[in-house]
Amino acid sequence: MTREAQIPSQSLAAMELFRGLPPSALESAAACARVRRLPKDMRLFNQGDDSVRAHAIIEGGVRIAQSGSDGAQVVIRFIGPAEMFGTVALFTDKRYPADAITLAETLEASWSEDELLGLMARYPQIAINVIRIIGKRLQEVQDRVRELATQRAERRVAHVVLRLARQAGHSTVDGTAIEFPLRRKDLADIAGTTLHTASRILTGWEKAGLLTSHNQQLTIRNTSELLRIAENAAD
Amino acid sequence: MTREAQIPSQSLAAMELFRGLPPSALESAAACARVRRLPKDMRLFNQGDDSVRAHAIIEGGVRIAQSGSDGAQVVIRFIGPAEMFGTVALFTDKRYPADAITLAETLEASWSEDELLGLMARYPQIAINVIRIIGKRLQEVQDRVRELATQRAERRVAHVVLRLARQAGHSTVDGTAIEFPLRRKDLADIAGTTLHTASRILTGWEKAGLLTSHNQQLTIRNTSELLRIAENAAD
DNA sequence: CGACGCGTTTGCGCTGGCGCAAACTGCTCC
DNA sequence: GGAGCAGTTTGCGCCAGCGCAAACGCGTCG
Repeated sequence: MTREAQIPSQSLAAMELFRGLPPSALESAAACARVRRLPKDMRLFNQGDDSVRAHAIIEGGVRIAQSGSDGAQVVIRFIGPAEMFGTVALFTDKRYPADAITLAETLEASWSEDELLGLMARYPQIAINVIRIIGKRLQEVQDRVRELATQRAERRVAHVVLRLARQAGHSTVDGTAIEFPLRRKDLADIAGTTLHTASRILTGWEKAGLLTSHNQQLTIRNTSELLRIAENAAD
Repeated sequence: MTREAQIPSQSLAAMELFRGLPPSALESAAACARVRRLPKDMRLFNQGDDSVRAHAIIEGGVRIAQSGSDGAQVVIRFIGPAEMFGTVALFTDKRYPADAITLAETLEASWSEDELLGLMARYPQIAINVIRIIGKRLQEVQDRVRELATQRAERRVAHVVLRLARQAGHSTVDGTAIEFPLRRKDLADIAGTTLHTASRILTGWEKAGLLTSHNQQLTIRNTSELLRIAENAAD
């Protein structure tokens, strides 16, 4: 496990974190990146850990989950290819605010604090990119707050499914398939409901032909109807 | 109204946005700031507006609220003295993601996009500060997501009240008073419940002597008991 | 191939708190 | 000082969805 891999300089170009940078910058970043191939279900870090590196996904994905002082847990988000994560901690209290666990076999790159700050000093655009990425996530999380506060469980689950499809969807003959394995529990934790309610809702949709679900593999067959459920203000 | 005011160079020093900067930087920032004194209940900007400046509060406060495509509304946060807001939009789609309305008479400073970017170019620490501030808010919003998803209304309201006390609390003989006027509706919108439920809970606490509430002015008398309500995992 | 275990489905009862509606309080402005 | 209004309190009925519990696939491993 966690064996080192070769540096994929140009796969960094796809990442929003390095957008707008000259090739030389990408090479510098690639040169000091630590790249690892990780097995499924591996914990990259735990909430409260204080080592802190900046991470990014090249292939595969991770689940970012947060738990409170009581045991309660929510999934903050899923990170897919070309997305960064764990970076905010560098600038606040140097402690990861959540757990990160691989959803499948994953290729991950990471940088130490010194390396990232060095890169940012040489290429200030990276700092701007971080602000943009974090800002976008802030808005997304705020949208989730509004949804949790004002919408019914079914609408929230619809939003979650559509958001995941947009983020990690993959077109197939049957419809839009979501790349990584998704348990009902994950869906529930991200939509802010219980495993049971999520299961009932999904089963309902499956019977109505809106989507299929087999072996933690979701495929959306009728996006527009799901959209209607997600957006319909009535009910 | 909205008359110009004198530049308060050293009041910028208290702001996290300008932390770690040399006095010359503060003077530059003060020099290009637009400072205005605003009446109560004035809208600084609306969700979707695309002018976009970076704002900060010197005295007073604003309520940042977001509404969805349906009419539903939540209060994102209250901004008090020395806090910045509306800055993220500069780096994303140049549109304010929410409304901002003054809670009381307020002294506000703001910078145009060019001015802020210019300051950031000369003093990169400002960019780092922005990342730290936004990162902290991201964590706070994520905490709210967890609370909304897993906790009962009473615990959430307790958290909100304590958070506000920490953010804008002011010690008096009677206890900790919250500076700006707080309607039950605001409390409800921030805690993700209804005006009615929030009212019932507050009235209950007032009867139990945990706090007093008069004329939208909250004073906390028994912080530790509120903390117990907020943290107690049971129930 | 049978047993174990993880994830899922489904039934049933209970309740927190939402929705509606009406009365009340205390400023503010004429 | 009294009319009007913004904000608040309170009663009552109802239902979404949580909690508990049990059964059911389906893949995995000895």
